[in-house]
Amino acid sequence: MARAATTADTFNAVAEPRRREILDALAQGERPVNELVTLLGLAQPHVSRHLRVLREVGAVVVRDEGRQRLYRLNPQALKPIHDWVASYQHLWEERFDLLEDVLEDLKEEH
Amino acid sequence: MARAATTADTFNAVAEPRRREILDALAQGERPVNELVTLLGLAQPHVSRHLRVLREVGAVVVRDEGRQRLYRLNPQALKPIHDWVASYQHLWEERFDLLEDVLEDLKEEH
DNA sequence: CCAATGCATATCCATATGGGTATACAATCG
DNA sequence: CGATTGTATACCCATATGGATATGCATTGG
Repeated sequence: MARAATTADTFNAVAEPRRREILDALAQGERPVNELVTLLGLAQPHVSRHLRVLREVGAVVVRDEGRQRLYRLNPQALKPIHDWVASYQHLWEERFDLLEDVLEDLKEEH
Repeated sequence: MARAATTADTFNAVAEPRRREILDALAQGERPVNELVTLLGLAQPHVSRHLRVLREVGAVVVRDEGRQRLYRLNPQALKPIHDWVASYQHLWEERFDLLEDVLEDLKEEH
């Protein structure tokens, strides 16, 4: 078995830096493919394929507008990732918690 | 060029579900490889290799204890992921913000 | 109606993957 | 010291990748 498909889930889709760039660009608002091509400095077919991956995991949605295709971000798709990392957040912030505890103890001693 | 190495960064390392399982297990505390093997139901060599990937991106640290190797989580490594998704959080929560605005407007009208 | 524009898809290629299995190495036990 | 336990590494394989490039298709403009 090879590595899981990039379209397997948002985690895989977003592991690719270019795709994160695309999402970052779309965070500003809806954009046609051509604009993303210019922004990323990638060949158009590549951008189209990255967009396809993002579409398949639901991270973006398309809308036809004449001969253009406008892509829009679907932020909800990122929520699972957020939920997962968020459960670790207290761990890397623990030091501050510990510091607070120490300060609390010091206060009580006086 | 093929897909980026899983050891390229934490995003890639964590795209693999088994590796997320490993991190989840380590969130409970330090564990020897064998324990992870049992927990994940994977072959030992696979677990060792997943651990290696996680080590290379700094998501875990090892400590030798006799003939065991105790792995420990390094939560800091997940911060970049958190920071990235967090910047999108307001977007999927926007609906609530909008709702609040509407409610605010209604209040002011009365 | 034909040309041009905007995208998507199809190939070709080198590469890294994750699973399977065998094996090497280190530490401990008797 | 030899056997056992706990891990890491070495291979073999099928698969999907991302980049490159060519091409197909639809919409619009002259």
